[in-house]
Amino acid sequence: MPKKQPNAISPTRAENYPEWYQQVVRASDLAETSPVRGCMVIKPWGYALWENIQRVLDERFKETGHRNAYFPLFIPKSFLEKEAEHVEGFAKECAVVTHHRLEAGPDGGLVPAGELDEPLIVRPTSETIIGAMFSKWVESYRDLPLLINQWANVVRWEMRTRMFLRTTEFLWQEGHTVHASEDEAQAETRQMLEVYRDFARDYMAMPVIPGEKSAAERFPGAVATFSIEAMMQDRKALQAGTSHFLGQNFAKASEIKFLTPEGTLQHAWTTSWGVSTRLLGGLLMTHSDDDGLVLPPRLAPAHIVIMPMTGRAEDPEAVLSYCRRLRDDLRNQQFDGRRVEVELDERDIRGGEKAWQWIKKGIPMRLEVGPRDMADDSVFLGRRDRSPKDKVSVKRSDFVDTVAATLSDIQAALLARAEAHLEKHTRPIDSEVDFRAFFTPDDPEHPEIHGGFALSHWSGDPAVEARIKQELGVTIRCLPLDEHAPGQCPFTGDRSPQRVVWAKAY
RNA sequence: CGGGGCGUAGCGCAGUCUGGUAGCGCGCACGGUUCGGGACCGUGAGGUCGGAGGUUCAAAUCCUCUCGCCCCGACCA
Repeated sequence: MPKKQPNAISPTRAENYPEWYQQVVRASDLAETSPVRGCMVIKPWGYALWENIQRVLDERFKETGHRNAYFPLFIPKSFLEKEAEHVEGFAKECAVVTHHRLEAGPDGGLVPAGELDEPLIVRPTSETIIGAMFSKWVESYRDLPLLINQWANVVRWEMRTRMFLRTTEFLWQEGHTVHASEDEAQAETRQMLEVYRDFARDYMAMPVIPGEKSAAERFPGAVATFSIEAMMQDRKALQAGTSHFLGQNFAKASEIKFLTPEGTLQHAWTTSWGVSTRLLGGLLMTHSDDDGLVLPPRLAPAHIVIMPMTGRAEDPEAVLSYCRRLRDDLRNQQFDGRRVEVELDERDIRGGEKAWQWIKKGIPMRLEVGPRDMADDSVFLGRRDRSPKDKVSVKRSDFVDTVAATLSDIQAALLARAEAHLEKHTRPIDSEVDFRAFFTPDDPEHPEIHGGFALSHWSGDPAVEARIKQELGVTIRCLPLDEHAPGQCPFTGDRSPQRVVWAKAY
């Protein structure tokens, strides 16, 4: 390993984006691969990040009237078969439990015994099992709306997996609601999409485009699927959250019926919506740089690390106690409604090595505190949204007084940078020639980062969508909610109701 | 399932073609010198070479079978 690298992560984003991603996951200590195919281990730093996401979203769900519950991991196969499109959509990626016991086999190993009468599916999503329960819980219009959320793990047996972005098992929340009217269910679907949009922007500092999915990208069994789409630094789209209007499809499949005030028996209207640990992958690819992870302060597991510089100090203990008092004073400050979280890193390793570890982990602020600073009653501050070399001396009292403001400033800077990136690489395109050029790299052998979001008209013809996907690997990410101007489809010349977002996607 | 590649120390790899005592870098432990930007020197611990069978005086290396993983494709709300 060279003595000095220009940056902490190799390769850089420009050199090899997918490999850079893997290296950041590793260097930041968020997660690592496990002995189980396609499944990852989320390490404490990554899990703390997920816990912060959970905490904030859970508050939003409760504010909007939802309550948490928990449903079984296993779903009887027959349940999944109830909704035709749903089966079609998920069957190929289901893990199936067929036995309930192991016995010693002829070769000394264990072999499955005790075959189940009916196989159990490990939930890929819970519409059917939750629907079965909801059918018992809903009898009258007085039972509605029913607003439930669960935090859980799900399993989807994907062919190819990528840390956080597509793993066999992942953590998520799934909201499931039942309503007495179509309008109310539609409103719920849109409300939760808004919750996700606001969360992504205000907490993750990740700007997103909310919109409806085309029929080809719709959730199996849904009447309408909405999503928030974010642009990663390689300009590919990441679907960061979905909200589905299920119409009466699942209510009919699960017999969720209620008596109206007029005494008639009606099928209810349902919704479901979710975000997953995929958000961590989105967070990483939105902000991180060639030195590793960059965390927005509102979600960072810790805001500040204090690194005592005791190496050449005449009185190391004095430096340490100065640092401990600083830590305590900082912890008495509030940021974003919670205590400022401080790590005091007293490990006996070299300062440079220590600093780089924290840079790679993405902590928003680093404080180096040694005898010089102590004598001057100041701290030496580095911010993760700036260059590792860009460090300044700040009076201790000023730093403590303004720590919350500084964290807000970092949060805002990250959002501004991400918004600028999204804006820069989103453009209206009105001809097929321009469209193809936009999505074609200069060097096809070693494609450079190119393209982005193309805002083009589309008549609604699924054949066009399929052809473009086939030819360019580009798909319609969503029909943005704020696009209304009609125009002409650049592929067919047909009339188009609105511009849609085209992009290569994760 | 089709095409390609790889399994050797915790991680990353060389050694395999041409059989002959198991190697390197990082990491780890200890000692010393260091320490405000990724330290250096020395010493040391750590390996059934994915597994089974075969050829041979001798197999990480050759042969047969097998297991697993990765990449490309198909697939993917």
